[in-house]
Amino acid sequence: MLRIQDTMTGEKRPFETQEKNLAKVYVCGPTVYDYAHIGHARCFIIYDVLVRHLRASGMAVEYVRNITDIDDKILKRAKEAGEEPRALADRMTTAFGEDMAALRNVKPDEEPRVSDHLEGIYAMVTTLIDKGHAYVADGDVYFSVRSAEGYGRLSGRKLDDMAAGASGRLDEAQAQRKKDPADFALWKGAPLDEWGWESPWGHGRPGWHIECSVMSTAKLGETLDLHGGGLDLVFPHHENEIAQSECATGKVFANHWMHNGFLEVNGEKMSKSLGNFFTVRNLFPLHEPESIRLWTMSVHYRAPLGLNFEDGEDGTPRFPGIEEAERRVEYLYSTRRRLSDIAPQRLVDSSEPVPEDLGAFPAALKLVLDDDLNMPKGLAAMQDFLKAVNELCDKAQGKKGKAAKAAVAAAHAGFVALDAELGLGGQDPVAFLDRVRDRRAGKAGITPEYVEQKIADRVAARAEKDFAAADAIREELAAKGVELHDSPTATTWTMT
RNA sequence: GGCGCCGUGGCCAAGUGGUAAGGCAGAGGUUUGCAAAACCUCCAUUCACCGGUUCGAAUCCGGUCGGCGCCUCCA
Repeated sequence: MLRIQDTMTGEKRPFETQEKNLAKVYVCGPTVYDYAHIGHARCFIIYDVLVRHLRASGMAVEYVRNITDIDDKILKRAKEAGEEPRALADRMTTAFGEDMAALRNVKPDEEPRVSDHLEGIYAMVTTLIDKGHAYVADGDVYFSVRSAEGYGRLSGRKLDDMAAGASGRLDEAQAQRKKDPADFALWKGAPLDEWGWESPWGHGRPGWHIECSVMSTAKLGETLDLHGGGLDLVFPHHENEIAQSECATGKVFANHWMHNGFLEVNGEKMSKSLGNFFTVRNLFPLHEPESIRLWTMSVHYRAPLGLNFEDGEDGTPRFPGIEEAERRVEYLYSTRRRLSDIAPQRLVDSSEPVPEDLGAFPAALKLVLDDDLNMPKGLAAMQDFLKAVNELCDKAQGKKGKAAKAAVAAAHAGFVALDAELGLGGQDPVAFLDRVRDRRAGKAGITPEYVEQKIADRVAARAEKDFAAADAIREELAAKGVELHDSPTATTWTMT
């Protein structure tokens, strides 16, 4: 049984769904005005693991993650680029999907876009006006926070304690139209020649929060089992969603609120003004997406994750944390490759019990994830598992080595569980390892042909027992970062 | 001003009352023609600091110092 920290109660509590064995999960997706950054990656990997884990535990999940494709930031960017807002949003939506797929996130069952839900927005805003929770002011529509009972309970704020405009972004003209400084826009009027839609209140665009209330209700119903997003969304976004939705429907909006911690770059929040902003597309040429994936799992999802970088000698940044993660992913794939390389004739029936760390891994992984998705502990469990697989392979590779069929089957089952729960290790091992090697070789200016030639030369030298020449080649290559591995059948290479 | 988070070995990090997981780096070993990989062993009497509660605290309480986030742009 999964237990998850609930932002509303501040406690870890069992994840209980309305319908048995069906979880309705809604996660706030991106506003598509730019490429997905590393913080998005972290966030959506976390919810991906949530969904994977629920499914691996035998639960059906309806996973909805919206695309916010109407927003002032999109308009601003599009203007700057001389592009139609819709075109920019479409481009970024496509890119976002590609990036999420590269990170091995499962595709949500639904990815609703705001631009497909204007009618629903009109309907909910109208309902709120009719019920006295919203008012029209000069082409805008505002939600009256004082009319919402319990406003502020998710974020633990009291309206009277909040300093209006504390963030220094107060819009004077807009403030004039509001009855209370904390009221927020459901609909924002816009000049007729500006990007917008014709609402019952005139030309304009929806306010920021209304789209999630409308789309989650449209796709999953009035009450969600779980609603998730980044910590920064607790206030005001989710607080306002609750107010809107509950005032409109009279039902509890979400039974469980989950929020992930932020990404910090060299100890500070990532932002463009600080020059520490990285999109995943910046990182993919440097590292395998799956390395980034594992890296994000090295810290508990609610804690801040630190991305540290330093400038490399060639001018491109280096990320020691992701480099370390990549070594671990390489270990994972080389272990998987070793397992599949065990020759069939070495497999034997055996009455020996399957080693504990092999057979118990899927259950151990499930157990740690059940406890508030403890992924760092999951990785520790993975480490024990991989070690056990390597021991199995060591035994199978020795002279007259054998491997028990049951143990090998358990190892394969472990890899299946690892991919199902964490989305790790599911790619083709050889292709993955070659890609990592060739990327590094390319960066070092080394071609595979060059290395293959040197290996051939060395094989010839070794055949003649000219070990001095063989060692000279090894050293020559090692100086360039090429590491040779001799096996009984062949010599392979990796890049350090 | 209000709300909240964090401080664990050289680095990253789990652990929220019962005597410090895991990873990286480092040292030694098995193995290897030599290597690498893999595996084994070692590597925090101690959890920012001070005081308190308790049979027992990294974990609870109070205080101090240090770092960070949110308060209608934000995953």
